[in-house]
Amino acid sequence: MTHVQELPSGSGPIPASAVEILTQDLRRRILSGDFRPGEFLRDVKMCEEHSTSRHTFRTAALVLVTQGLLRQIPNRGFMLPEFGPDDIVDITRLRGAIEGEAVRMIVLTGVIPPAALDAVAVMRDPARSADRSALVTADRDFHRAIIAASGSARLKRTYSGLEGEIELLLIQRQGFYAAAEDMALEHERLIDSLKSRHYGTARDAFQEHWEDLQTRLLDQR
Amino acid sequence: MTHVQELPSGSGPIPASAVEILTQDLRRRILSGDFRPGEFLRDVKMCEEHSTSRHTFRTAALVLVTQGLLRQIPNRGFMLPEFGPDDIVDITRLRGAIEGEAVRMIVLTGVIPPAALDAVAVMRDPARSADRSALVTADRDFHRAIIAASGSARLKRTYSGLEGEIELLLIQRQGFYAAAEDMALEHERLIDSLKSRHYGTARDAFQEHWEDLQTRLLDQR
DNA sequence: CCCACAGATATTGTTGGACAATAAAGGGTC
DNA sequence: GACCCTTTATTGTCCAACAATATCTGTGGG
Repeated sequence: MTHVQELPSGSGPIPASAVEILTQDLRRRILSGDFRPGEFLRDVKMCEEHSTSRHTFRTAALVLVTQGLLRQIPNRGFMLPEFGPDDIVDITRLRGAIEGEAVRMIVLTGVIPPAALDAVAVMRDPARSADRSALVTADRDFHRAIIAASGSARLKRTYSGLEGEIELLLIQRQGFYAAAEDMALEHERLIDSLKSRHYGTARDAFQEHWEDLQTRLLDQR
Repeated sequence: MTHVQELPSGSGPIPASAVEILTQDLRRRILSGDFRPGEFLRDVKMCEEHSTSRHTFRTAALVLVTQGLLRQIPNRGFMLPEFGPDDIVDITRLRGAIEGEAVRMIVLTGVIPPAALDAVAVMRDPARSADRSALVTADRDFHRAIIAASGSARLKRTYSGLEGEIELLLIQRQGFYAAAEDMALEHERLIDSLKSRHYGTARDAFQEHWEDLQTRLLDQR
């Protein structure tokens, strides 16, 4: 079983490199709560579990460090970050800057991204919104669609890094939404604010949305 | 000369890892125009010139990829990016979002970062502003100070990534400022706008500043 | 002439094994 | 219990190797 690298037969559109694959895998594991905050990712263990060499693990981990999903402690290894109140307001601030710019573009062009509407539909549908993880996914898809609609590669790149941190935060502090219905309602309000095609209105609505999430996260524990 | 790793005796406050050192070195080389746009960084050559192993080079290069200073072409290696008009407006857009948020914080607190004033002083001083590279540095320091004043770790992190791309752009398209005096004048205007402690005023001033730079860059060639 | 196609050559991406340096864990003494 | 020494584990780095892919070269046909 040496050097045998199975290609993703019919699934993957991109035959990505081993480092990219591992980066994605680790990302998934981290965001699914496989590790506790403050836990170290021992590389021998990781290499066994993902059957890669220590070098590839190390490289992938470093990429995740640049995205804020891991922290490197010199001579101690790679650790899952623990978020404090400062991190929460900091993340909210950057998020506001990024998503605010995307909102500005959407208002300018007047095109509401269909994927955002789809995400709201999921929140509205009791059958699909029963699963909590489906809600998290829907929320992620909504905001990702907003960013994508900006048409800016760098905005997207920056947000995708931040997105990881946001999700990790939501994982570490669960129960951020009382009910699926509230979530749907709030996001419908955001859509409406975009339809107004008035930047001030939209910006205020989104601002309130972020700050709501922030206070909810801060109130927890 | 194997495994001998000279520690920075009295200079470095942080005995950084080899990857960090190499990342910084490569960054410097890239930003000093050592490589042409589109040029590939062959790893054997790089390893010789920096006397490191191929792994460390590869890891460092990948970090630079995440910062937009290099691009990885599968099975071709790491290439210096070539910026087109799209990239210029895209960079300007993200920059506006990031720096705009920092400006908002500064206006809120009312504290003008001293480092920004220092940078303007350099532009004003004919002796120091004679050297073109000193001007570039002063401009970088000015805007870096603005970001730092926001007090947000993530804003800083994001901007430092973007900063590299901006500098590289300035390297690839030189002569963006007609004279040092114009530069000083424009930045003094920015300082004044901050002193007004009115977000709309400051935001407009900065917005104009970025857009000026954008059009100057776009007009070139 | 130049296009295509074969082999030779170079370069990348990944792996395994090795080792120094540092941190963490025992273990004994006072 | 606090301190020092030894042992162990883990990290960070290097070297050497190899498969896969890309590039170069030369040769023959149209």
